[in-house]
Amino acid sequence: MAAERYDALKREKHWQTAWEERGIFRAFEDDPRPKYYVLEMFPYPSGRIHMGHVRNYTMGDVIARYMRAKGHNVLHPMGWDGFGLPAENAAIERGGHPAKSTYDNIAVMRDQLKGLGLSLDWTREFATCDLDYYHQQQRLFLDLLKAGLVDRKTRKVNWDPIDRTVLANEQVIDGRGWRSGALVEQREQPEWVFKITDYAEDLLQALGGLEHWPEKVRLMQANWIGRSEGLLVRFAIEGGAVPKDHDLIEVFTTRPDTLFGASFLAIAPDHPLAKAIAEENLDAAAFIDACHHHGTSAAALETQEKKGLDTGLRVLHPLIEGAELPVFIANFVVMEYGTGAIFGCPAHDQRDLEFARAEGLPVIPVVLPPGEDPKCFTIGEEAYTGDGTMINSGFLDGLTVAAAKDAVADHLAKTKLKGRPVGERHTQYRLRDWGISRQRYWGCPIPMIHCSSCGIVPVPESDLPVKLPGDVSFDRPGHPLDRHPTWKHVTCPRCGGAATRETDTMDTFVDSSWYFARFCSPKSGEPTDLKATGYWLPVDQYIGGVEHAILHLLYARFFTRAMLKTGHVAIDEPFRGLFTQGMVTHETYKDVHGKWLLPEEVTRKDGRQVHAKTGEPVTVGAVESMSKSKKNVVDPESIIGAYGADTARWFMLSDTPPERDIEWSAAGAEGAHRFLQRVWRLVGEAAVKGAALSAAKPSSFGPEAEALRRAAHRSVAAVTGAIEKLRFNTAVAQIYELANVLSACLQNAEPHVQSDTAYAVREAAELLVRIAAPMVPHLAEEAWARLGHETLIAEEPWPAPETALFLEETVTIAVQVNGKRRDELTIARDAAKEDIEAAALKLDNVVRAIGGRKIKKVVVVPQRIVNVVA
RNA sequence: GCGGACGUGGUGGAACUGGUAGACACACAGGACUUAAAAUCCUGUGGGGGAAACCCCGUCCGGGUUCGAGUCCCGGCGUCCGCACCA
Repeated sequence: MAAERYDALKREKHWQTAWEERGIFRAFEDDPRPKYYVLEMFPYPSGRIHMGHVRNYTMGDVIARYMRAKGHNVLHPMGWDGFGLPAENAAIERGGHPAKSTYDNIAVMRDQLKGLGLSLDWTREFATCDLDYYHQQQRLFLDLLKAGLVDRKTRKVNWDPIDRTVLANEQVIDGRGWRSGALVEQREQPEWVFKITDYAEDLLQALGGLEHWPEKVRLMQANWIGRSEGLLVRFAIEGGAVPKDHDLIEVFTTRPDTLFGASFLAIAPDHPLAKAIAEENLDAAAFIDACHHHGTSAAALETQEKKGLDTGLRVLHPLIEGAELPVFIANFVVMEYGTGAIFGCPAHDQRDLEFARAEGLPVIPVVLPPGEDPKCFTIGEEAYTGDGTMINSGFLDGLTVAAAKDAVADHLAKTKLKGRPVGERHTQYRLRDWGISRQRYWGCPIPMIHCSSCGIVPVPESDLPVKLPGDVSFDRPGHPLDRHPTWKHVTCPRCGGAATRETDTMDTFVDSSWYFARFCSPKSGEPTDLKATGYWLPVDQYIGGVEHAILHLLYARFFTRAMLKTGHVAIDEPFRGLFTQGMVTHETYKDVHGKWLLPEEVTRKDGRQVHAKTGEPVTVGAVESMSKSKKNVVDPESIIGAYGADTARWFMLSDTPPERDIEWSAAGAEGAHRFLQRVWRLVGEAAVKGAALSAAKPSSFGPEAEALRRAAHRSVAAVTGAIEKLRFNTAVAQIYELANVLSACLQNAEPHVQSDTAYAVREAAELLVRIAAPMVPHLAEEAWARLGHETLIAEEPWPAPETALFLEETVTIAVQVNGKRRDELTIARDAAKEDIEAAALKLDNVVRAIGGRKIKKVVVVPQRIVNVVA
């Protein structure tokens, strides 16, 4: 049979046009079907799509197409995370304007995505850098401001004195600016923050309700929020030269039970008290300065020795009459957590112990581990952090750790210091407020105005949008908005006097914190349309990289709550279902000179990898995530150009579970393509050998036809279940199996025979095409047409398996002797236990294995197994 | 250090709530078709023994529960991920 090859390149374009002309992926709210919102994390317009996008968007598309076939009204939109640093850096390095490069990139990537045949509603497309989008975002900002969710806080930032700009942490390399190489200074700078900490408890608690999120992500978020319960303790400063306005030190502790073992207090170098001391005390000033100059990288902190400076101040021990504790400034105490001050109990905290040993401070054990003798228990190099019984602790002696915590809290709550309780129960969170200020041009301007007489005032809503000026230059250091000749100069909306605009723009995480809501009504004159969001939200299935497990998802959860509070949505959790897919990896290659090589520069010769041009040997390195620096990248466009989009899609879904990293290989891509060609041939054969489209279903089927039908319907059921669970790799395997069965059947079939087999062949081919359609939609359309249909498969309902076929009359079960499989038995599926047992014991292999021993017991699990214990 | 996940052939991976381990694919080998190649199709493929029937071993290692463990429990080892002087 002259089977022509399927010309993916030509036909894919054709079907994409057909879908577009029919507008079948457009979503409308007035639809009686149940809604389903599938969303993949939208891309940053970097210029070209990469394999990670292909994987992400293919998965989302399978779900979208499947749910559509299942009778849902599906919303599947796409847009662009348009603002951000790379576009601005490109403008600085190569000239041009971020807006131009961004929109150029979007145009290219839109075409590339369209080439993948994704079932997207492109009429809803927008970019976050569109004036309309950031206009609405400025309105949201003002509403959040009114609702008390915006604050101004002083933050330490990385300041590059040469580029005169603030650097992100990842732009600081070894303490120097990534571009200028200048030593980065820590600067305190007022910044705009969103008060995410107001929702710390809610964001933590609500994680429990996110059943369709990966446990891993919920855990990461919980750890990030970092709730811990403890006690706030106020120590009165008594001895030493006490600076003005500092007569007590507040400390947060989770171990109030160890208070009797305290031997010092330590405050952070950035603690206000430390600063006050430094003004008088040169040693303290020098010490603090040294702390600032020590690297803040994780590695530097890791190896840093615990050092402190005795301030000479003394505080009163709140529980021991007359006892005093020295106050140190210590390098291991951070200002960012708790109160920036601790009390040190060396016996039961490793850090405190190391510090105490270095400073020669007493180490008094107060918790006795179970089974230890209080008379000889001492602390060596390791602090004891476990549970036990209180000792050396006055009224706490004999209590458990938990009881002692309560006893101290109760006691100190009643003790007063300057009219306030000495101890207060307190819940501390690691989560900090979300700083959204960026000293950058290419972002959403923060709509505020600084007036010398009125202070900071919001831009009136009627004056919005605050539009980014187009005429800016990037050829000089500094902030383009700040040095623009006219842009920032305005009149104060309150007093009419001269004032200046806020030149900070918003963190791009703000842009991505509500885009999913904007997709519901992308053209609305309001940020959101309550009717539209009420219909579509929450997102039923959100898919993206695990690298966004914490920040993006936490910010979006917060922002949704903020939008609820300000009346812009009616829900608090934006994403009902979340799936985090793995990365795309590839082997790495180096040539004889140790230079990285692109996969396309490497070829196989005599079973070895060699350089395609020179023939020189190539070193094959580790399989790693695709990255430009290691050159182990494959451009999706080259794959689509060579094999078509369906091949790339099929590969991405095959073999590897979607949450794991997938290794791209040329051989695998060829394999995927071969299979699609095979499906095309099978369908061609089935169109000839199978029954006519109009053929009636025979009233009965012979064994061969019955077996094919059973296999086909089993595959339908299995693929349905697999897609529902997002286990695309097993869905693919099921489709392979059905193709194998159909293929074997076609070998024996005669052309144009109107028989039960012919009917089963057509049915199996059609089912094969229909269940493969969400994954390889173009090929499926082509095959559907080849089978004589005039409809679009994209508009066909999902097939329902005939489950009655699964109930075979006989079943085959394994027969074990002493737990080892010895034979198998085919028997009526409803056979009685006794009959199964009798039949099993007659099997030759079973008799031999028993070897004349006495049968102690026979376990019979009908339809599953027989185990003879002898 | 804390928290979590994982460990199955040469490779990616299947195996639902404990019930025939290795589905399906990749790779490899042999064969058919062909003047030849490509493409396609067929066969084989965890290790060992055997002509075969079949037997022994086998899911990181060591124990345990059970008629039966890749799956459950305890103890190790290894790999990966997240967080980290968090008081």
